[in-house]
Amino acid sequence: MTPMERTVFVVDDDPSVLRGLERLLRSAGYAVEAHASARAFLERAPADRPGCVIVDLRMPEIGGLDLQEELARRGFPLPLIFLTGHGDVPSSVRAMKGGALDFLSKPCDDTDLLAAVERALARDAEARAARAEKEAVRARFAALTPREHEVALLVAQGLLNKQIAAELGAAEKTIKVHRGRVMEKLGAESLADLVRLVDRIRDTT
Amino acid sequence: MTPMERTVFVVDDDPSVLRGLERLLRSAGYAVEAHASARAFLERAPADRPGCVIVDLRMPEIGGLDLQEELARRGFPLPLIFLTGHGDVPSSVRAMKGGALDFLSKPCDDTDLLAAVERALARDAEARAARAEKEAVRARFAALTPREHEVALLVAQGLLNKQIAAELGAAEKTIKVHRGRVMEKLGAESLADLVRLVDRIRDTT
DNA sequence: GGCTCCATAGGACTTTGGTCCCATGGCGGG
DNA sequence: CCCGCCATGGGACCAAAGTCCTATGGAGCC
Repeated sequence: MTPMERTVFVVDDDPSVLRGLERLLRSAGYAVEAHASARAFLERAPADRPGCVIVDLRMPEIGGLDLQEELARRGFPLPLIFLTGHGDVPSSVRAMKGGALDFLSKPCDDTDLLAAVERALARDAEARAARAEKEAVRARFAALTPREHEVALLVAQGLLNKQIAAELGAAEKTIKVHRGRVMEKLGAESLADLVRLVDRIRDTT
Repeated sequence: MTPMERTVFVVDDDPSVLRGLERLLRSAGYAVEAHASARAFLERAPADRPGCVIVDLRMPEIGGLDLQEELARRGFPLPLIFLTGHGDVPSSVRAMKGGALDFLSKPCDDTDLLAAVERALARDAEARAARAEKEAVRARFAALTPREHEVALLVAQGLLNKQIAAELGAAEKTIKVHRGRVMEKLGAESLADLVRLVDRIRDTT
């Protein structure tokens, strides 16, 4: 939530490009973390700092597209901006299909690059907010006991207490107790709230 | 809802390409509608038939990207597949950013094209189903009287009947009547149902 | 062996929600 | 001018949900 410094990760095997980008980005006020290879980047797992990644398409060993795939596999959330000297159409299409934010060709206008970075950071902030929100809901659900969890789901399905009782083989009274605790623990003030909370974790899980 | 025949619209200024594509697609079992220019395609507004569009990038007057923009402006929903002989990276990126489903280069493998068409049709079917669902909900809401509509929103916000009554300056009894009719007209069997229905129109509007 | 947490549940109410029947008054159309 | 729809609401209930207080029995923990 605190606006922890936004970091632009740069991955390029060409040292001069790397330094140039770093200089440009720093002078634009961003924190920069430069890596000379995808492997180096992957190893220093960028934890979960807010930011984005600028990645070269062609690199020895692990190329930009491979990196993109690997990051997707790991559930790594930062937006990717591809930057390449000899980009071809199929690569750019593959990158964009893979969710890349942009695909720029070197040499590229500093303004374009910085604009892309801003868009990427904005997208990251959005995605981050959405994730945080879902995580908060998830945390509240974690406070439920197994039974309460079951009851929460059935309540959100619109079942009556007596139906839930039948379903779970318990007395209606017991369901009322669980239900009351569910509302309390989830901080739901109304059934409408509960339904929305339940739906929100279901979408994510 | 009925699987009205899915149509592949082809827009290309090169007659031989146009004929070739038409033949290929027909032999693959698709209904095809070929147009020699973006303008021709736009004029015979393809109503709302299910399908997808294959469009050439470079065409005189209105190019593929222009067409994409115009279609977006009109809220035209079919997925676009770009097909081009001399595609460049910036164009492909722009197309993909604009929501294109794919961007293929001529000459391209028939298999690749047909696969892209299948994906496009699948995406269209999905989007179509989502739209139909939302439209159905919207239609049910249209059956509500103004007062019922207000009540529906407030109920979905989790307000008690008495709170709604205060809000609207009516007796609780009256709210109960409206509320009952709302549930009936919307076909909601429980408050949970109602909340979900209301949320669904709110997302769309 | 207490302690806490969980699940269970009864008793005794109160508050809400929902349903029937009935009634009034305005408004727009035939 | 009468009919239908809309909004309004009273009376009488019934059903469902929520709230206190109380209590039991098992599981896991220090």
